[in-house]
Amino acid sequence: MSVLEMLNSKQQEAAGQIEGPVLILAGAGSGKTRVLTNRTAYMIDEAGISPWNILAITFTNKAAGEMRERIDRLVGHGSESIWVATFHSTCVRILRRHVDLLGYDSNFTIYDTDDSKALMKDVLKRFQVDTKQYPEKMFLNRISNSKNELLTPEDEAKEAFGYADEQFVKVYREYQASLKKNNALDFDDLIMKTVELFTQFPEVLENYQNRFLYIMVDEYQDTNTAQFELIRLLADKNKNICVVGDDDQSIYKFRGANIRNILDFEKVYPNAKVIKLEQNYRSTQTILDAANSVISNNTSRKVKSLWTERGQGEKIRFLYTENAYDEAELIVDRICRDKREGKCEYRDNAVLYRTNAQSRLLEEKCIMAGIPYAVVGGVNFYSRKEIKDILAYLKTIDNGKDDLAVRRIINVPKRGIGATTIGKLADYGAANGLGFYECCVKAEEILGHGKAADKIAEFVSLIALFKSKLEFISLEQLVDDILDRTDYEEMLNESDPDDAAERMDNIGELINKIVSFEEQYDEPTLSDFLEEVALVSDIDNVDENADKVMLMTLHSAKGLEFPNVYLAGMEDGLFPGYMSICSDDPSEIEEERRLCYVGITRAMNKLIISAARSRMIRGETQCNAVSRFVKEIPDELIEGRTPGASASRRSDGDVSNSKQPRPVVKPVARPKTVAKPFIARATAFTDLKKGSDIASAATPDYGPGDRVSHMKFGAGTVISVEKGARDYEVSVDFDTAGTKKMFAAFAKLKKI
DNA sequence: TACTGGATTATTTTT
DNA sequence: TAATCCAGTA
Repeated sequence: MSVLEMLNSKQQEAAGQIEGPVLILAGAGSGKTRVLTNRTAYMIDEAGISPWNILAITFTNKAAGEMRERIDRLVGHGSESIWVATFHSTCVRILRRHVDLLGYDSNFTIYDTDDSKALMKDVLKRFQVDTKQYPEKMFLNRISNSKNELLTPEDEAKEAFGYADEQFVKVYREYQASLKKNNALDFDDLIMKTVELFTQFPEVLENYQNRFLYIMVDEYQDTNTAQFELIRLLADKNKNICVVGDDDQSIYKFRGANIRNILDFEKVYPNAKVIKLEQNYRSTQTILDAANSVISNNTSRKVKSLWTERGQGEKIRFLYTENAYDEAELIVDRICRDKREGKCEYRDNAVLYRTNAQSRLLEEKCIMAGIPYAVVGGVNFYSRKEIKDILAYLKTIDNGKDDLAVRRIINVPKRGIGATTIGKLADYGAANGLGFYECCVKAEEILGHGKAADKIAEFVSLIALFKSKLEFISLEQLVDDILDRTDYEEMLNESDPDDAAERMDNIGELINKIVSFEEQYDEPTLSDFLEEVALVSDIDNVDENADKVMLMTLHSAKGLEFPNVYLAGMEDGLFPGYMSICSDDPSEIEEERRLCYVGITRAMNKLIISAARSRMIRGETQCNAVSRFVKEIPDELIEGRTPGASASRRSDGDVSNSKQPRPVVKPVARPKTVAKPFIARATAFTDLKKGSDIASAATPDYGPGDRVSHMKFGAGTVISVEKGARDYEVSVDFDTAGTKKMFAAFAKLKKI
């Protein structure tokens, strides 16, 4: 049987068209992954195309993994040589081979958002920019936008107008220079540098064009300009490009996604074959009608209308409660009831919300009701402090070239190495073109004899010890060793006993990942592990099989489906968000509406929409109107929408909440951040005022055994006086207050 | 050098 | 509310 026979006629058309440009407009739940996988199988098994010539690009590792698995099942052999990967890992693979052409070392590190932030902080400090007024986030956002649009600092310089723009260009340039010095690329660089590579070295591009004869891109509506260009270049020679997406599910504009990529596909490829998949295999007709009706309020979209053979199904249920506590309780109660009545398993339920902060109440109520749940997203696993610490150790051991990693752990757990010492080493490194770790190695030369240099030397030998062991022990043992020798657990216990256990659990989870990584590969190296880890996200790790209620944001829910979906917090100001309501750009509301469409279409059988009359947002209680999106659902599809919650339906069926007390959308005059001129005294480096500091640490006139008095602790006996990096550290055994350690300059001890 | 508390400030985030 | 950041203090 042909793999095409498993598809409906539209799907067949899409899967069977393998030559030339193809745009598949795949509505939610229309089986696009099925089309992509069967298409690939068809290419290999029936059209005789070599798997080696196929490239399939997705956005998440999870999607890539699923796709490969499904292709494997369809194709007997050879599927392993298909290149199925995310945009970012595709680019990493290419860059590892050719990045030297761009002046980077092939073992570059990948900076995540936190790393970028830390780096930006450094840059801004050097330029003496007031981060209160111009937070690093603002620069990073703007740089990210530039990179997504493939604009280099030089391109931006040409466009720059006015002081603020010039400052931005300066910061952008310096940020790039710092990245390069650290031999690091941030996420956006991965794409942009690959495009740069391809444009500057056509022979490299051609090499890949000859390999990737057939290209497929999933979630095409979420591509940004850089990704679009990457694909365009790769497909330029053969034009066998098939993109799949749904413009109605474009919800990442704020991250640079350009909805025009999908809307204008036919302009870029005039002979493109366009196929719409509108038959939905997921939801009931009621749910689809609601989704259709909400999304039809958007202009500029490719008109689609989802339909199903599944039948009408249940009406959508609207729940309106007094406050957010009641809302959470009501949702949890309903899930409990359904489960008790045997109507569902926990895993059949998902609660979706607009902001991560909303998960808290739901979690609390779940705990109270004793039902298992999993929160997806929020703080990314790999951005937890303890995980970052361990990874920083691993990065330092791996190559020590990542200054940020070294600086992160040089005093974690505390080893008495302070900001002054670190600053001196970093300054020396900057002045002499050395990496931070190299400076640590020659600390004594830089700092001179003393306690500070000794402490650094201790740290360096610790790292050296780990390095020397690296080739003899497994990564798992290495992490155990790190934990052991640094007394990491002890540090956690001391700093916060309450959550130490949870943090250790997380580290345990990291070790699990290491173990499974080591099992997966024949020769697992530390570098490979660090690379893999740099490119995974939270959603990649959701386990659908665990019997848990899923709590997540609407964004995280894209691509997933659940029998019962709860859309919580459907209030104007929360969803659509306050920012988009106030914006004078109507496309912002449209993006929120698409998000709503995504939410609705996650539901297979039952959709429950809820709102609260008042809720606490950022520490103050707000009363907001029911979301305008709820009102866009026709009456006949929804029940319980009249205000007054559980009361029976009102005669007029009006949705506009006449009873509601002041639908206050907070009239806070939060001024839009408009580019303002900078106030920066922009001299690159502050002069180092070394002399004065040392003078302040005068030798105390007391020594061990002397009696001294302290203004607060009274009389005591000096135990020891030690010279620190900056000041003398004095231990005193006070008669009444016990033993205290303090600094001579602060303690103002008087000899008696 | 290290800790604390007071001020500050908040969407969404596939990599 | 809650998390994070920095200045002041010992």
